[in-house]
Amino acid sequence: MTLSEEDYIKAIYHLGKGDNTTVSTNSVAEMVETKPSSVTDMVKKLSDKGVVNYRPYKGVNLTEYGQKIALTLVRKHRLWEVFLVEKLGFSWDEVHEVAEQLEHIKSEKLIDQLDKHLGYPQVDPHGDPIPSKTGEFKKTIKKLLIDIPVGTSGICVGVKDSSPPFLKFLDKNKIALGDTILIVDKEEFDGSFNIQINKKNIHISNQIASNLYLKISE
Amino acid sequence: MTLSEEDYIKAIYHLGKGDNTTVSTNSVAEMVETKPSSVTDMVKKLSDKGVVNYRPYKGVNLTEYGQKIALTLVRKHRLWEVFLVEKLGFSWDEVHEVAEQLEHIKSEKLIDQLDKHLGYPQVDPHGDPIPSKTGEFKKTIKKLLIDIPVGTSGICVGVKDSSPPFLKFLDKNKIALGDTILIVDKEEFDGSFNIQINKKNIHISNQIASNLYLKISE
DNA sequence: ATAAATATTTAGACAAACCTAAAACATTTA
DNA sequence: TAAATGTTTTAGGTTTGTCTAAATATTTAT
Repeated sequence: MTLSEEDYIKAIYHLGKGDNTTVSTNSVAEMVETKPSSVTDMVKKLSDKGVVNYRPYKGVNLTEYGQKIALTLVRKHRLWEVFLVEKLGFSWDEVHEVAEQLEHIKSEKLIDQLDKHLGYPQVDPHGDPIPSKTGEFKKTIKKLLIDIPVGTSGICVGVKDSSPPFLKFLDKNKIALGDTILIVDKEEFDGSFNIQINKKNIHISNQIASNLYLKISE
Repeated sequence: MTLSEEDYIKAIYHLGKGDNTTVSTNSVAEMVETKPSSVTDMVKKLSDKGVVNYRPYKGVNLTEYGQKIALTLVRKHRLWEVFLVEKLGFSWDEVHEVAEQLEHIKSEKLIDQLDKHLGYPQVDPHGDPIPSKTGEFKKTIKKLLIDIPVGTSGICVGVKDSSPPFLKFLDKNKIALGDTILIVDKEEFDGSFNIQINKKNIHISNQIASNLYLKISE
């Protein structure tokens, strides 16, 4: 697969949600930042190669084979993201662009060894799951902390309230996007929570818990 | 710079030895595995961009600007080689192909952080020097162990005698290509050496020392 | 149901990087 | 020093991935 082909495959994969829905020419064009006519060309080529199912005017989705390729790309992308954050000290929001380039490197051994070097991580710094070598992975969902049962853990991926006081609170308590948070327990009386973050336990109010989004495995 | 352009720049750099000698169209063609006519095309383009000096029928070499680009590519290539060997357990001879891809990744931060992560290495697994961010590096030379003064260290890069008994000896003593060897001292009496390799001292005969090539910094 | 709006495809062109074959130049050899 | 040989360039063509403009299909709204 060429670099371009891989970009189209990834776009069709992501637009097709988890369920490989058929997607429109226009949406693909927007995602790969090109014109619809270019998408038509490419999609025909990918169809000839057995990577996508394409019906003119009706849309495209991935074949089994195409899905396998997409999952390999996603796996590579997310492993590199973990590497950049954990080993090279990149922050949460700097990794995408570089991972976008690294995911195209071709070497099975490289990815296997990288996976091992990183300790076989299950999720990337955005809380998204990393497919295994054979393409399996757990789906994840985004939930407010308040709706997550005690005992589960997730990755902090966003806030509902983005007012300065709230952000300042998070900063003071060293809660940052990308952090892993474990729900230790919930106080029935006032709806407050004990959570563990960076190996430290802290106590947060119901109010705070209602404004923090975590990503958890289903 | 595109991927192709970078490949040509590297070829012109390597063919020009250390001293940026003018090189022939044919030699570049051979190095980048293409036809001479393609080289002419590309070299004209690079000349327009101020990367090379080109005189038809006379050859090409790099401009100051071109040399800077070449050194950055060499730096990236060699840092990635160190990474592959030290962190991912690749062997000496597996790294080139992958590094050839990785060297094209564009991100200054990535290279800076990688350099730091690796502990600012001076040489790659083949004993070749890694240019600093500003393009400086020490020249290295290949010498028989027997000709190297006591106290210096180098990287094992080859053998003069490649007969099975000799290779078996190296294997038994865990001397492999890519290993760093320090010349601890030399016995005047029989011309034998004490060397340190992988933090262990071993004793080798004059005979052995005459057949091992090391790369050392000048 | 049909016209208008929108989405998609086709046709024809372009740039990058390559190729082959032929012409131009340079070097060697006789 | 002229012919032979080898190297380099030119001319013209190909492929990949892109584009614009025009044509066609589909969807939406009246």
